[in-house]
Parts: sequence; C-alpha cells; structure tokens
Amino acid sequence: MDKIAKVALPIALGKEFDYLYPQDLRLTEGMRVLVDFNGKKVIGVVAGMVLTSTIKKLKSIIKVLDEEAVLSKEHIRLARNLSEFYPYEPAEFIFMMLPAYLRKTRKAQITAGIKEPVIGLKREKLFVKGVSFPERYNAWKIKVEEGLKTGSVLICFPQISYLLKAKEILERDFPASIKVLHSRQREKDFFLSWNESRRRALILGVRAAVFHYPADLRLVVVEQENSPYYFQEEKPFYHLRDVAGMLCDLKKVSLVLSGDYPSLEAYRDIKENKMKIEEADSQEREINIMGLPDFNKNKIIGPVLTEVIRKAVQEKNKLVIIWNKKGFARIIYCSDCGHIFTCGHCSGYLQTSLKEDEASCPYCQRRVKLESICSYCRRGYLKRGGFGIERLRETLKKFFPELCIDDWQNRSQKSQVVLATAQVLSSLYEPPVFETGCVLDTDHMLSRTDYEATFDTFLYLKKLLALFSRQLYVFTHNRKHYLFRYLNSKWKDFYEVELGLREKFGLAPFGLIAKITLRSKSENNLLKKTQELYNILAEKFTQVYGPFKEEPFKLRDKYRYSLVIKAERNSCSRKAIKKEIVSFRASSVKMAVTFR
DNA sequence: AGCACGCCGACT
DNA sequence: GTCGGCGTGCTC
Repeated sequence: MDKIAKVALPIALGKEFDYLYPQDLRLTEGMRVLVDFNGKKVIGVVAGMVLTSTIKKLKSIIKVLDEEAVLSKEHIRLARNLSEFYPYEPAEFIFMMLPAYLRKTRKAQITAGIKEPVIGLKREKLFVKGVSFPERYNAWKIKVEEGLKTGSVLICFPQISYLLKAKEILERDFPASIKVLHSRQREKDFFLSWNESRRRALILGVRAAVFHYPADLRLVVVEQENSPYYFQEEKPFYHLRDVAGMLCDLKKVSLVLSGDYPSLEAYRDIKENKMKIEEADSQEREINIMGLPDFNKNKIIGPVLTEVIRKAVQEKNKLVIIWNKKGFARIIYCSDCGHIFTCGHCSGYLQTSLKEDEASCPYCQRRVKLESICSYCRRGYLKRGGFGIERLRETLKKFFPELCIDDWQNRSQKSQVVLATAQVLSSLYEPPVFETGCVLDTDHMLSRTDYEATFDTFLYLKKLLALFSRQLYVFTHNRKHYLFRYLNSKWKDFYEVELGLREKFGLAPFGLIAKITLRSKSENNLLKKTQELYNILAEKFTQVYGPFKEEPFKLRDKYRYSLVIKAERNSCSRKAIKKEIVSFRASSVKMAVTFR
C-alpha cells in the first residue's frame, strides 16, 4: 500500500498537492521531494501526510531529496499561522524558510535539529530601552547567557552593517557560538552557517533570519525594534515584529525588543501590560527648536542658520548640518518650455550629481545622458533646480569661504562643518563624534501625507540627538506643529498624544489598514480594473478608499493605483480581505497587499 | 504562478 | 482569414 504526502510547491497556490509514495519509504514532514507538477519537475516540501485523498489520479513522488528533515513540523505550523495573518499561502513562507541553496535539487548533509526538553522555562516579553547599543546590550546580555545554557538564541538586526558592528562586541562575550545569517552571504556559505546554527548557537541575523530559527530556540532579541528595515517592502510583505511575536508564542520562548524608543505597536503592548519595559537610559537632553520666519520659506540659508554656524565656529564646536536629499539638483527642466525630465520609464523626476553630465532616476536607478538642448521643444537649454546636499555644500562655501566644509564621507579632523544626509544614522552604534547637529529638513519629513509622518519625524530627531554630544538644532517654519510641543517633554507624553490620535482615527496599532496596489502597463485598463475591485470591496467593507495614484505613479513602465480598506484589527478582517483579493483575478493586472 | 484553450476585434 | 489580447480553467 502506498501512502500520501501533502506537498507544498513553490507556486502561489492556495493549497498543497497530494502525491503517492511507497509505504516503506522513510519520509517525514519537512523533507524536500522532487515531483511532476503539470508536466514539470519541481521541488516541493512535504507539509503533511494523510492516508486518503479526494483526488483520484495521483502521481507518485519522483525522488526524496533529503535523509533528514530540512524543516520541522513546527516550521510548517508557523508558516500556516503566518498565512492566516498575512494574505499569502503557507507554501510561500515554507519556501522562505528554506535556505536558497536547498531550493535547487542539491543533495545536502543536514544536521539533525535537536529539540531538547525545556523544563520550567519562564517566559517573558520585554522592551529594553536605551540610547545606544552597548547600553541596551548590557541590559539583555544575561538573558542571552541563560538561553545559551540550554539552546540557541536569535538576535535580529535591521541592517547587515549594524549586525557586523554588533558582532565585534558580542564576540568578546560569546566567542565560540556565533553564527551569522544574512543575504550578502553566498548561497553555500549561508547554507553552511544555517546548518551549523541548528543546535546551541548564538545566531546573528537580519530580518529574514527569523524564518531560519533552530529547533532548540530559547530566546529572540529584536535589536532597534522601531527600524523601518524590519518591514519587508516586497512580496510577501511582513513585519519582523509580528513574525518574531508569533514565533515566540509558538515556541513558548522569551522575546526581547531592544531600542532607543519603542514603536507605537510595542508601546501599546507595554501600556496594556502585555510587555514589560526596562529603561536603561541615561538622561535625555534638549532639542533646540529654531522657528523660522515664514517669508523666506524657499531660502535654505537664512540669518538663523548663519548665526548657528558662526556661533559653533566661534566656540570651536564641530557642526554637522543634516539635509536628507542626495545629489546636486533635484529636478532638470527646460529654460524655454519648462518641461521637467523623467527617465521615461518612471514618473519621478531625474536628479543629478555635481560631477556628471548624466542624471539618474531615483526610482529605477537608470542613468540618462543629458543633452545640451531640450529634446522636447528644441529651443531651451537644461536648467537644474532644487537643492541636493552637494548643491547645499557649494552654496555654503560661497557664504563661508573661510570655513572647512566637507561631506560626511570625506570628513576629517580639519572639518569645521560637515554636510550629511540621513546616512549619519547608520553610525548610531558609535559614540557621538560631533558636538553640534543642525537639522534643516524637518519640514520635509513633516509634510509627508501619510499618518506616520509625525511619529517618524519624532524618531528621526531623537535618533539624531543621540549622535551629538552637546546640542541639536532643529529648523522649522512649522513651529506650531504639535510635534514641537512634545519634543522636549517626557517621551511618553508624545506617545500618549500620538496613540490617542491613532485610536481616534482607527489607525495602527488600533485599526487595520490594508493597502491594495494594482499595477499594469496599460493605464486605462488598470483604472477600469481598480474601479471594478473598488466596487466589489465597497459591498463587503464599510470603509474603502481610492483609487489613489501611487508615488511614483509609473514605475519601471508600470502604472500603479491603490485602494485602502480600513477595518478592525483582527484575524476576521484579515481573512475577509484575503478572500476578496484571492477571488479577484484580472489578467494583465498584478496585485499586492500590505497590512499596517 | 504558468500554461492551454477559446472568444472576439483589428488588420493584412 | 489570421494574429494577438484577454478571460477562464486546471494543475495532485
């Protein structure tokens, strides 16, 4: 008698497929198999075994690729839980859990994962708040030590550079057990590291490492929990915070969130006593808010900035000016017809760097040679508009020819004024190197139209504050914005206000915001389809908004519209939205959904 | 998802 | 008449 395996395939289909296998074959869940699917040989992962099937003509498994299960039953459980939470199929998550090296028909010696019995493990959810990584690390280091006594510990970092910096510190305390998992490793190296991390390891990983956890996991630490890098920006969209939470619930192990400030999601959990907080902070310093007169909104360099620079130089303070706009000019336009140039494949404006006669598209990174006359009207010449950081530096040099002004990358002992974009934030794990900071682009951040703009600006300014040993100046034309009322009070005061607003308007972390983005090469067809979907959704949900043009509207030759559903934040809404998305099929239109 | 099949309008 | 775009159904 043959038995039947339920096989997950690397195809976004809402079900697993049944295949026969001989009874005497040693086959378990989590093993890779080669099967014939629709006339093609594909790799699948056994997601379950059954004795009967409703399908009459079953095919047999061609070949079993592993002797040892690559994934545990629990991994498959987690994939199933995730597919309840997010609008994707278990198979998509199962294949994310597989190291890329094993997505091909490679024979691999896999270490058996061990699942030691856990006796009386006390479980906790904790937020550790501290200004710098060393400060926070000192607070949760003991928990890592404890975890490693009986099993493995996973620490997630927002970026690879951050991970590598932290590794230097962690190596001093745990020299033997560190394994690293990130996307810049070669397939084979990642696989080897993954294989070695299957027992008694301290795993340092980035976002996706959460899917590669070992069976003997005892603790998950999410370092710098408020980082936007923890949200995966492409399909399947997910947030590490959610996945880590689900993983820890499933494995019944502790979760430590670590950061300078909590996300609003984490803060809500703290407030509702679902999570404890430990504050390792030293005293907070003040941010100097420099209100600017309204009449010269377009001038970046005015009397207030000039005064701040003069004062810093006089007091021999090193000054960093932050302006988060790359390059030289932000737009290129014709002096005669006024046409603003795009790359032709996206609707975003081309930008230039000082040195080049080339411009580049901020969305698709395509480089375009600039002609001397306008290719549209053939009359005008090309003009450069807007301020990128390179142009700001050139202008400042004209104002202060006697000063040594450098870019962040080229800073030296001699630099008196340094110009930087938000890249300075990636040096957050280092102690402050400059005395004074000066943020010029706060208004740009605040003018973003999404509801997270104020909160993001708060974090942006607080993070910048931590970089400077003496003071931080923030320039704004918008002095009356509620952010500035709370910037220097207790951080919780701002969180309370922000949380109150989110609750009032049904936004995250209270309401559920689903954004459905549709894209297609044909603009008319796309709008028609988007409206069709709107009508379907409007029947099922009370709050449906759109169609909205995405920014940029055209990206890599595809136009993009989005619809937004506001619903209650529960699994019921998630399921209902997922159901509608799956059943709406339109050829030539691609869809993606994000939950916030 | 990928592919085959069938319908229909456009164009040599 | 035939080419191609698009909707529909199916894959164990």
